[in-house]
Amino acid sequence: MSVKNLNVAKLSENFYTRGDVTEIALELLGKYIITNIQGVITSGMIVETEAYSGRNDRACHANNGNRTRRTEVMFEQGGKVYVYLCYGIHNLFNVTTNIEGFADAVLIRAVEPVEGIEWMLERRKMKEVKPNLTAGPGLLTQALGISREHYGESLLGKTIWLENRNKIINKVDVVAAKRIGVEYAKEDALYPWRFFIKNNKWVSRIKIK
DNA sequence: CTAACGATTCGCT
DNA sequence: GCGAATCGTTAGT
Repeated sequence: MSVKNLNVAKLSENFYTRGDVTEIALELLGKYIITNIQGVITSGMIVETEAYSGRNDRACHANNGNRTRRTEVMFEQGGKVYVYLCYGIHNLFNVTTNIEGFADAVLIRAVEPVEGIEWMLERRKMKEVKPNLTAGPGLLTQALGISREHYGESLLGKTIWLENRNKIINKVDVVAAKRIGVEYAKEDALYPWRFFIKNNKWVSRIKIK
């Protein structure tokens, strides 16, 4: 048995194929995302997520069977990478969940930098470590080197994956709030499906309107 | 083919 | 706090 890996486990298929996307979004807090982009390894601890349901959720791109080239991957079995371009500028990273035909996903909104911080600084063209390195959905993808090239890849592979490193997040330190920037979803925008770690400085700064 | 619109971020005030 | 940036996706002609 490898001692070094005793407390580290890549999240497996049965983590992603479960049916309760809000529960998964909550459980992803404190998990780690690791990328190996052409041999460059960077990682971060997830501190903010949002759940999107393929059924009865007008905020979800794949809502109620809206199957298009962009949303196709969400209809596959969970455990895949869904990256899309937002506002013509930013790549947003989601992990797909649920079984084939059920198009659920979790948007990763913020991570706390862990490994490869020098590479993250370079990718973000920054000189010092501060929250806008990775505290936002369009920022962490830059820092971790994730883009639409990775659309559809398996999270069980060797490029992008998640790990459980036995970090415990106490439920009392988690906040559930409504999701950001989805007002077009009408009443569905009010669901408390955004989860973040209370008082964590790596949670995204949200725009006040 | 055309046009409207983002699951956001940054710089300037 | 406010508005610009910027382009793929989508739905409609």
